[in-house]
Amino acid sequence: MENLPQHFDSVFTVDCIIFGFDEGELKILLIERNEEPFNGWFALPGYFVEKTESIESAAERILYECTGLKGIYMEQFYTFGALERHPQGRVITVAYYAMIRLTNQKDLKPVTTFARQAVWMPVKDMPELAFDHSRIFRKGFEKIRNKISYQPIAFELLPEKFTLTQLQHLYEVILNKKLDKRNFRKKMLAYDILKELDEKQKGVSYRAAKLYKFDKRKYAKHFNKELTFTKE
Amino acid sequence: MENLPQHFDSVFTVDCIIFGFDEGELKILLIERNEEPFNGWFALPGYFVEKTESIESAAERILYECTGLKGIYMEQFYTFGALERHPQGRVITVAYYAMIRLTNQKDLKPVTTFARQAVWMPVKDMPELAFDHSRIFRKGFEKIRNKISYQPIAFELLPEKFTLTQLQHLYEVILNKKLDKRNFRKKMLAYDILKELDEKQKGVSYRAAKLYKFDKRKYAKHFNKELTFTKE
DNA sequence: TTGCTTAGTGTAAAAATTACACCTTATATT
DNA sequence: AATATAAGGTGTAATTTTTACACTAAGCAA
Repeated sequence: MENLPQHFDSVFTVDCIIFGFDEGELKILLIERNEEPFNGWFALPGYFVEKTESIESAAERILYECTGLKGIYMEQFYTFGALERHPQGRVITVAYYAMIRLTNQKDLKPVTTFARQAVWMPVKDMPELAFDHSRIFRKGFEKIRNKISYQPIAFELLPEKFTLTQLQHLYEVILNKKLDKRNFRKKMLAYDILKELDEKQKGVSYRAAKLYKFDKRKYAKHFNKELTFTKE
Repeated sequence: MENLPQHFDSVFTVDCIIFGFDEGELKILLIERNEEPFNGWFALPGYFVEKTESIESAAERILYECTGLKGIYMEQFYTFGALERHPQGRVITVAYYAMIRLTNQKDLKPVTTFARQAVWMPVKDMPELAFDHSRIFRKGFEKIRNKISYQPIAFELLPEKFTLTQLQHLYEVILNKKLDKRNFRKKMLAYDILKELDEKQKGVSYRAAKLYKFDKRKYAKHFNKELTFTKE
């Protein structure tokens, strides 16, 4: 049997959009590039995929190298391959996104030289990014905004225990619109995927709200899925 | 400025799921392979992407080479890159789908040697396909089934003029369930994207039904989109 | 005690979805 | 011409889902 035709080989990469929610703001992870082209520009965490790894594991490895974050499950959403997206030739990139809980993951340490640093950037302050990463980001953001309207996937962004008001704020930030408090609660509780705890919010100077937890088992029942982020 | 790091190069391909609707059946285009591996097996139309073309244009070119069909707009839906999907090494494939009108496109002539022939295969008779193409097909089919439930995208499959019953049959075949005639019509007409013609079905041995046309302009208004298949 | 701030709650109207059955019309058959 | 056949075409009531909307309760701070 012949070998694969090597002359077709193309350069390809993965790029990751990692969402976080902190201080009431939606943020994403960016790296400051330390390589030409676009040296010094902000970019999505991403790099070249090796020949010997699957795309998924490449995404996980590269995210770790860029930021020090480990074991983040990401969902693929689109593959970009326009001729002009890289100044030195056609580079195909497979884009992933994930939502993560920021608690204890705020300190980012790149384990590589191609990223000078990694930062949490509020979505509302996003600068122009290297390559076509701004476009990739817009497409990914649209995707989760769309997805969240028919599937409650946002729990990954909150601390383990959260109040309904926190959850509502998160939705409002992602959907970019105000929601009605009573209707939001009614709907959310109707999903029956939250577990009400015997515990209250602490350290607030007003009436403390009940805390809730996301209940994976109930979620799986309702949506016929194991996890918030679905495997292929 | 340095060049792109060539040692990362990967082999990659596109594969296409082309849906057609004929004789009340949903069909897809398959080719019979004329190359190792999987010589003689059925496979999705697909081949290697050149270094100098975008993925989209590669998809269009390759579909033409496999089948003789030209100018089909396809929508990308997923990229597969598991290590074991090709026996000779990691091959990444970007998968696309499209729905096309079968009228006058039933004769397929491959313009290449890697496909022995192209055929319209009823979805219900699908054989096991080469590589992981069966899995790719299942994922693509699920995608359109899902999409059609919230966006009327199936008109591309019908002849230009069609009856509501034909449209309903198509929906039933894709969704794999019976629909209520009155409710289906009510909903379809409520979308306000069909144009009722002053013309009736011909050559039937029973009462002829009114013919309708898909109205692109109205569709664009309602869904804020130019076409049935959406550009990125 | 009072004031401040957020928590928490219900109901009515409107809209969308579902369930359901019969008469009409064109053709083919006798 | 009459009849049989087969699909076309239509409306309404019940149910469910979604929306709009405002006040009292609780906890903390001064």
